[in-house]
Amino acid sequence: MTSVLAETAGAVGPAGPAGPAGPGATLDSSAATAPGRAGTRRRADRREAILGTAFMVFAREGYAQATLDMIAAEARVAKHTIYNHFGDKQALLRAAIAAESDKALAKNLAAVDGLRDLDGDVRVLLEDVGYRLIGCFCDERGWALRRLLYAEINQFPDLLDIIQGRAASPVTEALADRLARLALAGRLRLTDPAAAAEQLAALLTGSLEARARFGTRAVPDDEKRAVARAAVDTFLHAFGAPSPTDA
Amino acid sequence: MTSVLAETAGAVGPAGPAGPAGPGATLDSSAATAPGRAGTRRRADRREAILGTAFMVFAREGYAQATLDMIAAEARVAKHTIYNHFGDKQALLRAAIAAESDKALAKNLAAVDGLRDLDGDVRVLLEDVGYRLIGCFCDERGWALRRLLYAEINQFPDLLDIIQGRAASPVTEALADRLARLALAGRLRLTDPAAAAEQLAALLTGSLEARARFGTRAVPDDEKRAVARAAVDTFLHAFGAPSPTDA
DNA sequence: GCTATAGTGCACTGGTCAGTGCAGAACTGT
DNA sequence: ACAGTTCTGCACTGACCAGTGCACTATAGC
Repeated sequence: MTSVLAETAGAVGPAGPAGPAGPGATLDSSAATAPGRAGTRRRADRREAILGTAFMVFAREGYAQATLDMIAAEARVAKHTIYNHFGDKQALLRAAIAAESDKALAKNLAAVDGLRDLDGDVRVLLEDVGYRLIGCFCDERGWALRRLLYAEINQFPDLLDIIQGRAASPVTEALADRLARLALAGRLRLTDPAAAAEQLAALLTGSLEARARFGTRAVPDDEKRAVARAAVDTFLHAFGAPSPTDA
Repeated sequence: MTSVLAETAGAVGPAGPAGPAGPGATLDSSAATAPGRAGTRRRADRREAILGTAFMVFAREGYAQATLDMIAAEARVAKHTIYNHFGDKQALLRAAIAAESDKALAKNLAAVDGLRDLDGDVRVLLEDVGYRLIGCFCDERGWALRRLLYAEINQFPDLLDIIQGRAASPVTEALADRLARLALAGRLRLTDPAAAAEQLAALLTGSLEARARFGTRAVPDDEKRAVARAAVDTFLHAFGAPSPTDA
């Protein structure tokens, strides 16, 4: 875990004509370290802008359809600069996916960390974490990452190694850790925390593919809450400790 | 396109480069039915061969990378014939996905139909159906279909309409129907069959994406059985009727 | 046999795009 | 101000590919 938590907030936006629900985030992030004049970004800033833009373009167009001219134009960068930084198109794809996976993992782990305090109603606790995990899963960039992985895993099998340790597995493990603590505190009844975490994750995200139509539909907030509630309800039927307030 | 169940298995697919496809009797089902006009058997056979091959090539290479020369060569057919049947590359993709979705749906519905007889232990019944559904999900062509949908849903949003009614939804509905029958017979305790079916499906398939590494790893049979068992176990904790043999 | 339909093989057009070369502009630290 | 690095704009090559045109062959129905 080197720079997982070091990334800054979304400094990159497509600003394309086909933006579905893009907020007004243009590329003029500026104001980071540069003085008033635009276009005085340092090398690292450019690199990050290229990575973010490349990821969005790759996800939107697909690897083969995405052109480096597109990415360069959208990142407000010369095509040469991309080659200067990454060498070729394939390396750019790998770097973009690695960077985005790091961000996604950080978001997911932050959500699971909501289970850190062991006080309060377990049901409320789990529903809250579940809702936040669903939020990560339904994020536009979350869908984009998953779409890109599905699409290119055949052409680039080494993407598996790249996301190894950055994907769902560490999240499930962290969740299992938290569930184990809850069980130790007598608030859950389970013998295999990993299996329980896997099933909770499945209950939370399993129906989202259909609900979100493969990421083309934004799942409304109350629907996310309902899914989280139903998932936790079923989960507690199986793993809840028989407490006084148990139904 | 209501002939979902009319397409039986294994009608398509010259697997290797040295396939047995000859000029004369390629995939001759030799049905003497001849509905409407006779003599169109040959054309229909070629059409189906093209569809099956095109689906595999699209899934393997991705839409943009797949070339019609590739498909034509692998289907043992002239490129012109493809254009003659489908017009252009996009139409071929749509037709291939529609045909494959029909087959996948038929397989899934057949699996759910295992719940038709209401006798026997509910746990055994559900585990069996679950195992078969997992088998459909982990099928090579199942992964290929999902991969292709994820990959191209942005370029061809109308694919959603094409798989509408051929995808997971009808399967979940059929499963809900069966669960409702079981509940009515007092063998399950549930108020919302659709929600219960959705959760059962989620428990069954939710962990498979990670286990199968996005379809690049074959999940061994005992692992499938274990997932089905765990899923049904949790499901019955939430929705099982308090029967004499209930734990 | 004859004819229409369907399929084949080849060559070709027009467009796209990864990657490169070059010359000059802009920014870096000193 | 200066030297070195980085970025930019433009033009270009070489390769690949969807889709077409044409001459020809194979099949099925009469």
